[in-house]
Order: sequence, then structure tokens, then C-alpha cells
Amino acid sequence: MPQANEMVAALLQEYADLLQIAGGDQFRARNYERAAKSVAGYSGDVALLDAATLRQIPGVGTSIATKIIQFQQTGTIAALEDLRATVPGGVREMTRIPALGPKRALQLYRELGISSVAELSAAIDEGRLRDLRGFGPKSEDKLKHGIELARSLHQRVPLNVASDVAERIVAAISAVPGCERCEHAGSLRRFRETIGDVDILAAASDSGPLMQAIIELPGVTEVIAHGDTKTSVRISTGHPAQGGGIQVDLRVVPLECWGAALQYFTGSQAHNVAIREIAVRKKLKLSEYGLFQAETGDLIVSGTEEAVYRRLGLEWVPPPLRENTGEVQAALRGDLPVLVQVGDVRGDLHTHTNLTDGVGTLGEMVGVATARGYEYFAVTDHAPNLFMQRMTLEKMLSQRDQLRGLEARLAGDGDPVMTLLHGTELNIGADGTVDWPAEILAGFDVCVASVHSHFDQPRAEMTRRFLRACENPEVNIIGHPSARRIGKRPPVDVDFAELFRACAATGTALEINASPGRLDLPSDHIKAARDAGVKFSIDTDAHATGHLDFVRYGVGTAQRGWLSTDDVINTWPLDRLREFLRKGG
DNA sequence: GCCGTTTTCGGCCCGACTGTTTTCAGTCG
Repeated sequence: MPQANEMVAALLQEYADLLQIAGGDQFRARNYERAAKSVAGYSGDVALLDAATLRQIPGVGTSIATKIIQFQQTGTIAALEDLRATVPGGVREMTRIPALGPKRALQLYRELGISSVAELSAAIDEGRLRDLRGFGPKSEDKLKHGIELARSLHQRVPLNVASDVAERIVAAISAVPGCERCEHAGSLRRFRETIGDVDILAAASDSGPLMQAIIELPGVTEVIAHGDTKTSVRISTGHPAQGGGIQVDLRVVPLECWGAALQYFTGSQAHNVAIREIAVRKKLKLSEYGLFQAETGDLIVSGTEEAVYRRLGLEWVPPPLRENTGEVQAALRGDLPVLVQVGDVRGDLHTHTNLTDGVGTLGEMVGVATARGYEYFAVTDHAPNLFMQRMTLEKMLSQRDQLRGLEARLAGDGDPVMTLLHGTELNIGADGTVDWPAEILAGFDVCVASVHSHFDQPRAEMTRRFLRACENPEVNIIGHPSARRIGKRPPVDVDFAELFRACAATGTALEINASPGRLDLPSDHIKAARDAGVKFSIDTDAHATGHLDFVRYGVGTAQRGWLSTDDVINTWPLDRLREFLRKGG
């Protein structure tokens, strides 16, 4: 996402939060929130747009367009500055505490002058909340616990960690007698890059045994809520980095409601609000129990998601698109993209072996790739300029011989089972040059080039660096383009619009790195890149055989960017891929 | 503040769970 979009989105979100705390019209607040999300997901650079164009963004009208123009000119929004003066930032921070929303945060501020999490913590210890209307001993405990959680534990977890938890729970709940169906929903089903809590949906006529089963699961550290049809627990992830565990919500509905319930629990909230508004306009009512006639309350449909969408006049919307950033309008027009699927991927174009920093041998990596049924597979170990990997020309050439021999053995007497491509992951130096002279590079089937150092270059220098790599006739794919590590390292400061233009012009693909710690190119840039004519390669960057399975997270990320197979070079047949890899040369 | 397949004004999604409230408000998703 362009840098300005990110800043504007953050300011609009802050404005929405502060409006909500300050009270008044909550629909205004909700609209600012919607505008914030739309701006974040918008493919153009809002720093460059005039008011008329800004108003094309869903949720942006006259007033917000004016505020964005003001941001362009002054770098800030006056109305937001005013609001900040009314509601201290610390009060906004306080609403991050579970069970403390805008109303009670404001009450704490108004009646006790509490304006930070630290002050709240102290006030609880001093017993100052005791006389406050609406605050009893349970609230006190909850807030205290919530502060602890917010401080140390409650972080979003990577996609693969949440996936593992979900699979474990779905298996356990499915095994409970009486469970007729069980699947994960929520942001995990939408393939968001990190997951706040895991939503599990089950169908059963008697919810009791399922409600009981989840609180008895191994690893449950806390029961947050426990009702007839909904239970929330905190459960350990089994990954040491997420010591606090993750919240899991289990919801049980009758099997007849499955479609409506799955639709509801998949979200996003903004998407659901948008389609429920469509229902209301048609004199219908949509809830997790089904689509009903508003007046009579008669059930119309509820069995499948497809039926619910169809009755509302929409195509079924694939979960990764459900963010209310244009997919509802596209579904109404019958104009949704045919998204790339995991089964469309014919091969991985970025993998490592133990020749450099992988842990699998060439034979092991190729073996697992064969088992996946790939048509082609590239081995792309690091090149010499990443000195710690100790790569040499001799090692590289010897690997190539080994790879050719392996391929011949795979083929036996007949046609090759899988074509092996010999590649490399080059290092894009600070000046944009890469390892090895051109004549050596020409010997590779595929060259990935990535930034591994000098992450802090200023934008102009960083952009020149990327452009030079794209213009290199031997470079086919820019690896993990933003170089971010989710939750650990921010993206580099590159002019993405410039980069996209260069990629499209030179026939250089951008990688969608499927490693759950990267997911890079991030999905909010993908649509903009596609609109600029860029092609993509969904790669795992596998450093072990087990990592080849991460391709599903890469495909999910590509889906969030609205990509079809035509956009993704490693879904293409080998001859079309080879044509692309020649870069027109 | 936005928006239009009844609308340029009058709407704006819906339900579960919790705590403290004797009938419901706040929070969450």
C-alpha cells in the first residue's frame, strides 16, 4: 500500500475511535472506520488524488475527501487534532483492554480522570473503581486480568500457528458424538496475514456436549465465556513464541442453519454489514440463523452460503475477498474474479537446500515436490554475495550436475515426471547489482533476486536499487519484495508504484512469498501491482521439506489480492513459463 | 458522514454473553 494510504488510514481510524469514545453519532464513527479500511486497501496513491477521484473510494464522500486533501497539504487533519484535545490518547489505548469499550473508558475518564492504562491499573489497586456505577467486583477482576493480557500475551499470531490450532480443535470437536459438521471460519478462513482469535463453527442438535468438550481440551488455560451455544477459551498454541496462547470461539448451530452461520462467522464484519444492508433493502433479515422475511419472520434460506448470497442477488463471494472493499459491488454485478487455487500451482520457483541455509538435501526437497504432484520445481540456493552462505561457483555447478542427474532418474525411460529447474536466489546489493557475471547467470533456468541487507536506505535510493534489479535481463522474480518480517521488521521504503511499473515493463515477476512470517508481497499491494500489469510467482522460499506446504498461505494471500491464474506465472504450463523467463530476450 | 432496485432525506446489521441493572447496557464479533 502506498505510504500515504497507510498514514491516512491510520488517521481516519484514530478519528473513528475517538468519535466512538466521545459519543455522539455512532454512524459517523462507523463510516470513518469504513473509509479507513477502504483507503488502506485502495490501489492508487491517495497522496496524488484530487477530491473527485477520492470520492470514488467506498466510504469517502465530500467531508472525508476534504480531510484527505488537507492531509496532502498540511500532513495532518485539523478536526482530528481538535478531537485529540478532547479525548486523551491514553483513553483510546484503554479501549484495547478486553471488556473495556468506549463507553466505560469515557466513564472512567470523566468520573475518575483516568487517562492511561497505567492510571487505570493504579486506580484498581487503590479500590477507586468500587463506587463507580456499573463497575462491580467482577469488572475489577476482568479489567485487571485484561491489562495483564494486553501487556504481555494478547498478540496476533501467524497464519500457520492459528491454522494448526484450528485443525487440532476441528478434529477434536468433530469427534464428539452428535457433532454433524465442524469447520473454522473467521479471519483464518479469509487468510488474513495474522490471526487475533480462531473461530470454530459446529453443527449439532444438542450443543451441550460440544460446549463441554472444548473447555476440556488439553492446553485450555482459561474459559472466557461459557453459554448454551457459544464458548470462548484461551488455549496454548504449542508454539513457544506465543506463550499466552490464543482465544478460540466455538459456536454451535443446528445443521439447517449451516450456510447462514458459516457466512456470518467468516466475516469480515464490514462485509457482513454491507450484505445485511442489502437484505434490509429487500425487506429481508439476515442473521446467523438464516435469511428471513423481515415482516413475517418466515425462513427463506439458510442451508448453504451459496443459497444465501444467491437469494440476495449476489454471486458467492470467496472468503479472502470479504472485506467490503469492492467485492460486494462486484458480486452484485456478477463480476468477481475467478481466483487462483492451490491446485492451480504447477511448481515452486523459490526453494533452498542444505547446500546453503536449508535443512533438506536436494533429493529430499525434490522427493517431496514430486509427491505434491508438481510439474516443475526450481531449486534456488543463495548466491556468493550473501557471504555467510559460503556459496561458490564450483558448488553451484556441482549442484546443477546433481540436479540434472536426479531429473534423468525421475524420468526413467519415459517422459519426465517433473521438470527440475536450476535457479538461484541472488542478493540485490545496495546499488542494485547482483551476484555473478551475466554469462554465469545465463546458465540458470530461473533467477530470483532479493534484498537481504541495507533495509534502511532512503526511498529514492531504495527505488533505484529495485529498478536496477528489474532491468537486469537475467532477473526473473523479485523475492519477498517488501523484505518485511511480520511483527519483526518493517517493510523497506520503496516507491511501489515505480516498482510495479518497472516490473510490468521489463517482464519481471513479483514474488508472493508464502512463508507465514513474510507473506510478501503483502496482499494490500497485490491488487495495485496487478492493475499495473505485474505478474506474480507464488513461492514458499522453503528451507525444509515441510515448508513446501506453506504454498496455501501464499495462494490465500494472492486471493486476497484478487489474482487469477493468468496473473501467476507458476500456474502456467512449462512452455509458457519458459517464455516468460526469457524476458523477451 | 455516506448513500440510493422504494430514498438527495432518513436511514444506517444482528445476536450471544456478562455483570449488576430488578429490566438492561455494554462489549464483542
